[in-house]
Amino acid sequence: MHKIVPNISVDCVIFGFDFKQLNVLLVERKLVDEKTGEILIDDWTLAGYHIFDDEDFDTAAARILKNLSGLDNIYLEQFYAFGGINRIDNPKDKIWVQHQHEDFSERVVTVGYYSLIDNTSVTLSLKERNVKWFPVSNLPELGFDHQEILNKALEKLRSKIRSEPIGFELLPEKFSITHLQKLYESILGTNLDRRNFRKKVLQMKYIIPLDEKQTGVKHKPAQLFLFSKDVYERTKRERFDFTI
Amino acid sequence: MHKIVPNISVDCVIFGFDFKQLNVLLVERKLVDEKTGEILIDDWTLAGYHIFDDEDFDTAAARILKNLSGLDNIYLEQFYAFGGINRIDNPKDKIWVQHQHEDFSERVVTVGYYSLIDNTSVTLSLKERNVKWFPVSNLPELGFDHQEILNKALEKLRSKIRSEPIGFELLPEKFSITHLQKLYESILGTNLDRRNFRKKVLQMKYIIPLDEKQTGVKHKPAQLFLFSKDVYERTKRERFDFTI
DNA sequence: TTTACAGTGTGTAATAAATACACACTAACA
DNA sequence: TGTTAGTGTGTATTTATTACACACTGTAAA
Repeated sequence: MHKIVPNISVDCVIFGFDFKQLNVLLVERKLVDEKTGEILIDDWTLAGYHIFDDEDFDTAAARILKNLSGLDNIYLEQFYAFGGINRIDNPKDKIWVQHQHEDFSERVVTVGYYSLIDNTSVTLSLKERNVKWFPVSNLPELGFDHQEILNKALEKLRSKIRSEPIGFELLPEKFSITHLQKLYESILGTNLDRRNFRKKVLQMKYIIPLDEKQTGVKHKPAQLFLFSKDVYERTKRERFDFTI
Repeated sequence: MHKIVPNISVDCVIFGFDFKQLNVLLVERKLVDEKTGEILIDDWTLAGYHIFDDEDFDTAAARILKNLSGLDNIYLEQFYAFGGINRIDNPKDKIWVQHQHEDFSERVVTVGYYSLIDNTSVTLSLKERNVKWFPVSNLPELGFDHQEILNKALEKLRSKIRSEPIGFELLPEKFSITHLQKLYESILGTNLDRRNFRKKVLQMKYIIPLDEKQTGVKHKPAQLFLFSKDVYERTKRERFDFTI
């Protein structure tokens, strides 16, 4: 059986995109006093858990993601480790940890991962805990230091997406240029010119036009495209700049 | 007294620049069998140590750096955490850990920091261990997984220096444009055109020309410049791109 | 005092990329 | 058949990037 490493955990910032905004998947942390019925805690946290003694960080992150979403083979990127000595000093956090029958005398450090998934194609396998997507622009109260972790994840994602083609992980396999543009706009928090964006994107050889159009929309359907990781890998040596 | 956290450490990749190449500070790991005189281990490692239970990662990294170099207030950036389950599985590593009277039954995870210092102005406070600068292009054999850690540090440094003005941390306060160019060339592994580099750099308002020249050189002395973090912070909102 | 040396400092033309901007088209639906 | 919502397209201007060669200056050695 796996043995838990008591002072090391992994937390996953799970980003999703629904063609409108960037979202984060959060887990509800609710605790009601059994006698009085008083609500002791009611807030949200990132998905996270201790690592096992026989797994490395990447494996732990993949496990946590799989447990929550049922998904395998998802883009995961380690972005920062958090080791503040007062990480769980908040009274609510102490109550929660105690209730989980865990030891909070020792500081727990956590390694942060963000993952990118297309949240239009995911049905959450809700288990005993309540799990929900929230737009990053409108988050609920977060437990532990998870707001700080989320902020850092966003910062790193913003920086990474400017120089590497990871945005496609948030889109379905076939997407329109407008989808891609919306994605960049919501991650970077900017507005981009549609014609200039198209011009830039269409000269990237690894964004491959399909003979296929959107369906189910009540307006002129857009042409669909594919991202070819393969072509990207082959051509990136020549020159790469994803600055937008 | 500080209590050591047995399964968590911090390793520092200390980069320095001597106007010619990028260097890394390494610590010799030498162990001789007292009876036979046989050399059991003779290689090099990064500077690293366990964290204490009352310090966070940043503090631990600063402490390690201070112990080794005597320097305070040095640029330090956390770049990655390493948690492979076989991190110290190599026989040499086991012998070493055992000799240090530490426990190697448990996996030790480490948080990597890189620091940037001007190695022309540092005299190393050699203590009981041998400490030496090595050019990154010509490294000795490294213990543990420190080659992997160093590679990652370099990769992150290369990426970061393209978008943030951290290179100045590796130069003395007053530097010439050629120094700056050599620095970029040795970190990025490229050759840059001197005239174009000057043109680009001189239009950055936060690189401030001084009424001062190099001394002690046997050729025409170059004009010296200053990096103003202040001006940079004030103007970066307007536009920033350090791509070279 | 002259010369060799090593590295500094400078300009321009050509190409490529970024920006700003407006209108006609198409499918779906009422 | 008209309305709606979003698609698809081109050009001129400005800005950045690239490629490239020669005269100058201070030091040191002859």
